[in-house]
Amino acid sequence: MTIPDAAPDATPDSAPGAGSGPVAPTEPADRGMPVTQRAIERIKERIADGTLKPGDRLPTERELASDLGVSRSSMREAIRALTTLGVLEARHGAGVYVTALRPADLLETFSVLAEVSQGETLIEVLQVRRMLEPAATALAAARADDAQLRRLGEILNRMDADGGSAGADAYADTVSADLTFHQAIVEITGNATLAAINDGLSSRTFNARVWRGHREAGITARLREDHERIYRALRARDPDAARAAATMHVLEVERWLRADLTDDVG
Amino acid sequence: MTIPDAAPDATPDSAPGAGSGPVAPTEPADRGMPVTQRAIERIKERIADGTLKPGDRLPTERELASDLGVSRSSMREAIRALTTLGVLEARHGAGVYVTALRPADLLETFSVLAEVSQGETLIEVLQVRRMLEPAATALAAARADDAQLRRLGEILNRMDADGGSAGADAYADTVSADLTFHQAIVEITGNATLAAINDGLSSRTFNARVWRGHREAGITARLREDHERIYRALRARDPDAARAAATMHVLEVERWLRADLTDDVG
DNA sequence: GAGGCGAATTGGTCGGATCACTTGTACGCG
DNA sequence: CGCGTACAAGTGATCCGACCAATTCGCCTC
Repeated sequence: MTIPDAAPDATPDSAPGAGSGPVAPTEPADRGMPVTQRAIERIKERIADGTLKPGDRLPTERELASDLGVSRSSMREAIRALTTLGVLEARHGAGVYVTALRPADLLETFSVLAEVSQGETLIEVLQVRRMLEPAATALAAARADDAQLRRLGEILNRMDADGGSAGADAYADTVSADLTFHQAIVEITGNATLAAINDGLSSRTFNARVWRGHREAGITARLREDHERIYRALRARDPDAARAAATMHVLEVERWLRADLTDDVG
Repeated sequence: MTIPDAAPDATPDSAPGAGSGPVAPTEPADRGMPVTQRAIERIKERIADGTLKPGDRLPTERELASDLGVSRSSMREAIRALTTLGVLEARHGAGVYVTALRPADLLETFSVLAEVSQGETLIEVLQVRRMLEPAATALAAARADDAQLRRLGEILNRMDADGGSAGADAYADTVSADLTFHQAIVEITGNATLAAINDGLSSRTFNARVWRGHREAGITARLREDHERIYRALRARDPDAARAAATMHVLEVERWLRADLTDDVG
């Protein structure tokens, strides 16, 4: 280090064992890999092999940079990347920690799909939901307990209340309540991974775009009908009915979206 | 040397309108948001509202930093984050570009779930696959053309060939071929989003972990049977049979995984 | 006109300095 | 003694300026 100029011939890393510090030697697999990427891989390794466990605190950025033999700038980029992935969490002034590594943590990035996708991809997203939601709803019908059903009923009531008052806010509230309703159902399945994926596929942004321009009378009513049917099937603990009701609901949304896309494009 | 100390009292950003360059004014929504995060949001906005389209080239890092009023370091971290999300792509010496924004680009991050997850989450992942793969396989059965079926047959043959030679490499090859087989099926559905999600849920790492310790005789044979059944259903263009065969296959994998986890933990 | 050489462009890495937030500790007041 | 405040150390966040490395493109040569 110090004054890098002069004598570019004396390659400092010629011998792997000639390290002059706690710098980890470059492994063969790292050949040609950018420095920052290497740092990312190293941290992921430590997590995958159990050296770093959920909730653990990492060494300081300065230490990590020194350990891995990279500059602090590169180390910070690596941390930023892993933070974006939901693997690490940086707390200003406190340190960098490994997240709980729950599916919700790792799949938060999912929502960007709904944020930036357009046209055909939006329909594909709905096709996936058409596969997931019926199965999830059927599973929920078999597992729901009384408290969970009660909560669903309350959400439905709230949606009805909003439907009565016509206004700009009521629209946003309806979107929000619809989201909550479906999320609550998926949560009943007890599968956090499924819940996280479904969240990503049904983000607020996505729904807002699907429903833009579809506020004419009748939509709200039909929506409520769909939800009512799903709710009844869950109360009856009838998986088949629940599956069918969920399928119809997603199909309906897909129909609206297709109409919307046709209007926009052609 | 240098020491830029002096006069830390004169707050330079006292008045919002006193910008001395092309620096975009801080919007109300950015209050309290870290600088880098703000930069990330700005870029995402430009993509969401169409200012930046897939394939477009962004201004240089130095320009962007200047435009958004942040240092190049922070700008680079923002770009790193968006690169990690699969939204941007940096080419050394050439520039930063918006990716095609295809589902495969945006869902590449999905694989970290399979990389770092453990125990219960792995089972949850399989439960999701149990919802997706049957539906996908059924859809594929209805849509497959002759060329696609021929390709599937070739993959199956390759797996059979590997099964004959017992060796360490044959194991890796089988994992690889199994992956290819299922990916090929999902691709037949024509739904790129579905394919990307399934890829993430069935990553090489994941499969390798599921199968670790399950190499006893009979497994390979049973696997081949499963695949054979799925293949026959697809050839017969029988969605119901395809769905059932896929379901049984995933159930079988889930059974192995549960046994594996029980061995490890209890 | 084709091919190669070299400068300009642009992302990648580095090291240092400073700012801002958190945490733990010691001091002082009640 | 107990509690709260103030201070100080630790640590991430931001900024700056420089240099390295890959790419691009224009100019020159043949």
